[in-house]
Amino acid sequence: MSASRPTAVPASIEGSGSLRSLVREIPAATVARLPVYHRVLAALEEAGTRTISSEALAQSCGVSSAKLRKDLSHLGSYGTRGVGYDVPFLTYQIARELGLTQPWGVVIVGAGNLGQALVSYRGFASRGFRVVGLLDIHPDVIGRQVESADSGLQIQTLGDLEDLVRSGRAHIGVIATPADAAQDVCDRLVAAGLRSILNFAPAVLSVPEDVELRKVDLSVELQILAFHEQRRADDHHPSQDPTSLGEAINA
Amino acid sequence: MSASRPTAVPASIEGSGSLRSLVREIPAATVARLPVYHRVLAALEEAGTRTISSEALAQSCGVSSAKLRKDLSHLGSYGTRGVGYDVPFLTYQIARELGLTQPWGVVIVGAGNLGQALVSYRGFASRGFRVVGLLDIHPDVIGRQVESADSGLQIQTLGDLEDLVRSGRAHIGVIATPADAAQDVCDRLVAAGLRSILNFAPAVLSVPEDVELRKVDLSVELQILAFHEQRRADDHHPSQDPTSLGEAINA
DNA sequence: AGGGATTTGCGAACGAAGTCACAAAGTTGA
DNA sequence: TCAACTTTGTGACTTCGTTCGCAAATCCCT
Repeated sequence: MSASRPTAVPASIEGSGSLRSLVREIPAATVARLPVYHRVLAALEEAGTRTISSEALAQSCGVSSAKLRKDLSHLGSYGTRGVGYDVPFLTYQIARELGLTQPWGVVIVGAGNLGQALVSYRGFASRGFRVVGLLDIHPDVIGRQVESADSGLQIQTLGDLEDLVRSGRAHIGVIATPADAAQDVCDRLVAAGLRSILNFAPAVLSVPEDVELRKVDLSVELQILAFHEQRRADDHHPSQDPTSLGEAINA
Repeated sequence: MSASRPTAVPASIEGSGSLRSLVREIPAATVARLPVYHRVLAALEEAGTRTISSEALAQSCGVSSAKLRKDLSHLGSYGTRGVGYDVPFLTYQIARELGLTQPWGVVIVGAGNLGQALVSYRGFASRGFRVVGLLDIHPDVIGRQVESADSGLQIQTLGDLEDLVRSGRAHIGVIATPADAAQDVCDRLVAAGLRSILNFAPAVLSVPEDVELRKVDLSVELQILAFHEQRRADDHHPSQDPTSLGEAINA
């Protein structure tokens, strides 16, 4: 494990000067799985496991071992043939890649049921995330104290957003408002300077292309489940309902 | 669209007799977008829009028009060339495909902050989903009343699960417990007969292959955002930190 | 009725992600 | 030291998903 990197690395080593040009691009699908690998590895490390094979780790992560190895190969050659991966070392490498070696401040907008549940969510603070603000516009909730995972937290006005971002305390914005307020809030988060946003509102949001927007949509997930649940029902009790039969045939 | 289907379709047309063999398979990626299309269309219908082009609808849904048209083409030829799509008709077709024309009962396990927030979540009940049970094992919360989106709801014991499923009231299970309880709860949901499960716990769960398991993982989403946030930081202030530089080069 | 303007449906080309399978690199034990 | 065994890293292939581009269908205007 020294000069053995035949991987596709951009030609110039000191070329454009930026580290980015040197660091290989990691496929989005891989990035989405790294957090799971990290979580499982951290638990293994906690339990005192020193070494693990791709096969065993893959099992614990619910993926195939080939996929796991290919994913890890995008980060570098961190395994040892015939042995497997060093658990603490790999855990650290993934943490570093994900940016978990430094703490990130999260500001949550919307102090309704969801917003408050998020604040008190364990595992939020667990991996280096800290809620640095819970904002709302509703005047009569401003100032109310909310139980946080670490300390407590007081609901602030949305006007405090700019300060949180400019002072470098907030890095990630979370939208936990009703759908109709989501785009406005999103625009304010972007205007305040945030470039990473997580949206819980059931709304399609648009952002400038340099902003990373992700969404968590409960009702979408339920509807996907409903789709499969219905298909199962159709399979087991094929409906003779003329509507669906007719439409399925002629269309 | 009658004999013009070069797609991979099981050989037998009247083969197994099931409608399923006739109904085209819908790609998973398409299914995942249908709920968004449906939501936007429902809003358009509400607003009185009669007809819409793929271009305009795609814009509102945040996808490309080509993707939208291909997605819709998997359901059938529901558009009119030179005109666009009939909003109420298309809304209904998607609703039917997703199984939203019938109500689905949802049972939530775990009455902590998240579980309770889910119960009172608007938009839960909005698209034909109804929370029919909120279960927990913790003895001192059993019986407590919780504000629901529609009526109220009393926290029940996990033991009431089997009854909810067998009586046909519950179709979808939601896991809102801490990570360490998730697999046990999941096993009980499956044993009780549920085949559609949504997991909010930060844990990798394993289920029989005929069970549809989906997950919503807040900390994974945050970590993906952190990854991008960090890359941005690297790009703008290329670190000369010997640690990361050294590891990036030799590994 | 006919020509020009729209807009769908979809084949074909492309690209991203996942799987397979095996050489290379390492370990272990005699 | 060497042979048998283990396990990674990765090229080749397959599958899935997206984009492109255009013929076919429909509308609208004259």
